Amino acid sequence: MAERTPVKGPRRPRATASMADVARLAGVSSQTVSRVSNGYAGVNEETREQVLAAMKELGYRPNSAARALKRGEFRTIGVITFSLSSTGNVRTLEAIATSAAAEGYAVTLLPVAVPTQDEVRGAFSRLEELAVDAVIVIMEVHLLDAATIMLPPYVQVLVVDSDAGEHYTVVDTDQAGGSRTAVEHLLGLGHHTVWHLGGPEDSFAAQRRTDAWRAALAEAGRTPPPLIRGDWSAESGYRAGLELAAQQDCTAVFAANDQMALGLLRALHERGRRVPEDVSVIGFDDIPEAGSFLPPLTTVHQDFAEVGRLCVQAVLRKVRQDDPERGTTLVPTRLVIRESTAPPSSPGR
Amino acid sequence: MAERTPVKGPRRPRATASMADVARLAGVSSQTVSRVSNGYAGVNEETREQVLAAMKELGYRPNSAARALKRGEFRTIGVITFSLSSTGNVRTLEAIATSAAAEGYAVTLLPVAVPTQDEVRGAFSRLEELAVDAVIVIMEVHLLDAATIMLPPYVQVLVVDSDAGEHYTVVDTDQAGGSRTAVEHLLGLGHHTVWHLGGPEDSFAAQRRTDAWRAALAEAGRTPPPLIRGDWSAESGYRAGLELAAQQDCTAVFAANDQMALGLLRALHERGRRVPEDVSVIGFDDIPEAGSFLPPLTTVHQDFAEVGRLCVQAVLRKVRQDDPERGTTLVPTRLVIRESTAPPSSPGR
DNA sequence: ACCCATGATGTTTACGTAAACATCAGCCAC
DNA sequence: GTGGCTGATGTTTACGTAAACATCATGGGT
Repeated sequence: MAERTPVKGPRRPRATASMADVARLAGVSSQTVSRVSNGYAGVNEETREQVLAAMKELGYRPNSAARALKRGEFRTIGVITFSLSSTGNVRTLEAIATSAAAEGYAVTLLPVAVPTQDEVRGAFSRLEELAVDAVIVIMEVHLLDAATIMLPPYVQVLVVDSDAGEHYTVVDTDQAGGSRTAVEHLLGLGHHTVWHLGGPEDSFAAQRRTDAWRAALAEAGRTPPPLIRGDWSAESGYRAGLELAAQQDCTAVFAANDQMALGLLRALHERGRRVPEDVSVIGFDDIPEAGSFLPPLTTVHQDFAEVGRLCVQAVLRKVRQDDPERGTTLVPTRLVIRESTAPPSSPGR
Repeated sequence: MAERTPVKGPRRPRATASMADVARLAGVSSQTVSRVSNGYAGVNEETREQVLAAMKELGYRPNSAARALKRGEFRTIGVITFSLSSTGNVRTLEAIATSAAAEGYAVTLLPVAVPTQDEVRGAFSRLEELAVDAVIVIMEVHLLDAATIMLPPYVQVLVVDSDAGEHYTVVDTDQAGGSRTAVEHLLGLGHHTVWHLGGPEDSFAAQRRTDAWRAALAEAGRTPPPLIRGDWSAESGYRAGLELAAQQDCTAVFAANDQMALGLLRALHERGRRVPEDVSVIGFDDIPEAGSFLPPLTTVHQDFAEVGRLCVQAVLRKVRQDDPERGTTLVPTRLVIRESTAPPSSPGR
């Protein structure tokens, strides 16, 4: 009778060849296999070929767990994000993954469903057991401090979208510069002042865009109109737009992101205020769809790819050289002028 | 003189306590620490507390590499995506990550920059060395076959957006059902026929939406107008829209995604064709912004969260039970009726 | 002819964990 | 009281890799 395999036995054996198997087949020691596998010099060409042949025949793949254990590093970066709802986060994540791959690092995703203290703490505590050498946090960090305490000390942390430059290394888009550009563009067209449709209070990015808007107006000697707040969504932009449409003296609006600008455009259209003839609208992000809005949206272009690239560079510098550097790196923006901005029909001042 | 630390020594020692350290401090064997760490019963309450105290004092964290090596599994799922450009892929990915986390699995991201055979092959070969138990592929799979051959045999593969049901397990949105619903909605409003703005040729999702559109028209005894193709982008929708605006007999368009619908709306607006009075437009996906288009877009809602959840469930079933099942699971869609569709002003037929 | 540097390869060991097996005290049944 | 059973804990071992060290030819220099 044939030997039967256990029905509910523990785990079926990995059908994977190990170095020892390869070594046996090739008639060499497992150390020589290791040398070939890692591309060390000092292996006879003939021997190397034999080993390679044996690897191929057995379908040998190095076991990354054993490697990580031996090397003491995982070649993996963990990324914590508060959902992937915003285009910006996603594009940054994508750039991080791509850059990391180019450096031979993998990226492990740690989604935090709800941005509560508990949830963030939970993500970090899952992280503790996780196979990562470093962590990049893409989210507002005011919930972060309590959580990071729980991180193993060797894990490097890097943050996007934060004012935590003193405590962490931060890479981010130059929110202030971008906002200033937006405001100055509108003022330069002759608008008397610029209204602002801001993002949610708990976002540092939103906060900085709002601050810069105020500062740019103040510098030009204009009085900032009352701040209107949305939550990044197009829907909230629509609601805000209904308010703004009622303001007859409003000729220029700077929306803190493109989605809200989209909702804004819809509200203005519904209320019969033409863009850009009656009201100029400018956005932030330059999402791919922005050029297809009605009308095509003038907006501040963010270089997410660059942000992601810098994140990986910085965090790997930390991992590899134990670089203790703190501080903030800003990535410049670029104004993309389309058709939603124009001089006011009755110039201000 | 103080002993100096090596300057360019190999890697600085992990400042992490091991089980042995904890065991020493607690005055027990490391096996007992292991038992406590893994929550086994059969440890004296008093002993357990001592061990826990020692763990806390030393800041002990289990080493996941050693664990993975011992257990023979990584508790990690790899996800291969062809960029994160499309909303659908991103939302699916997010749901996968969330579901996986709930099951105690991590998700490792494997972006493929360009969908060439070489790139895909490259991603898979990186994957070979990677610490994953299973792989979920979110991309068109006609490039897949050659690549999967290189996968270690124990890695389970699951595919989204594919017609590869015979070879792989597939989870996907019911593209055909959704498209049929869209077409029937428009026909039901009284439109004589429905034009279609399809996605790129190399996308199976696009292909299926197009096929279902044709089938639904055929079933209703209508002749399908010539197919117009875009590439998913709003810009391509705009270009297609300019063409369609010239077709005076076109009163209803089914766009294969919301972004193209957005561009379409802009083109129709520019050419003075009112939506929905002159032309009804329906999209696919129900992206968050769809309700803020001009006019708000009627569209086919996809349940990405459910797709992601099912992916994780299915792939874990394979991992845990070696479930060899093949075949396709379809997730139903839901029609969201907004303002971009209405009966034709001069009813057809 | 001899020494030693050099290159090629083999042997030992350790990484941290957890399964398998071993030990040992206490206790109940007869 | 003795045998065996149970529960609590310790000891051994193996997972696959790669650094450190050991071995052993070969060959050039003197």
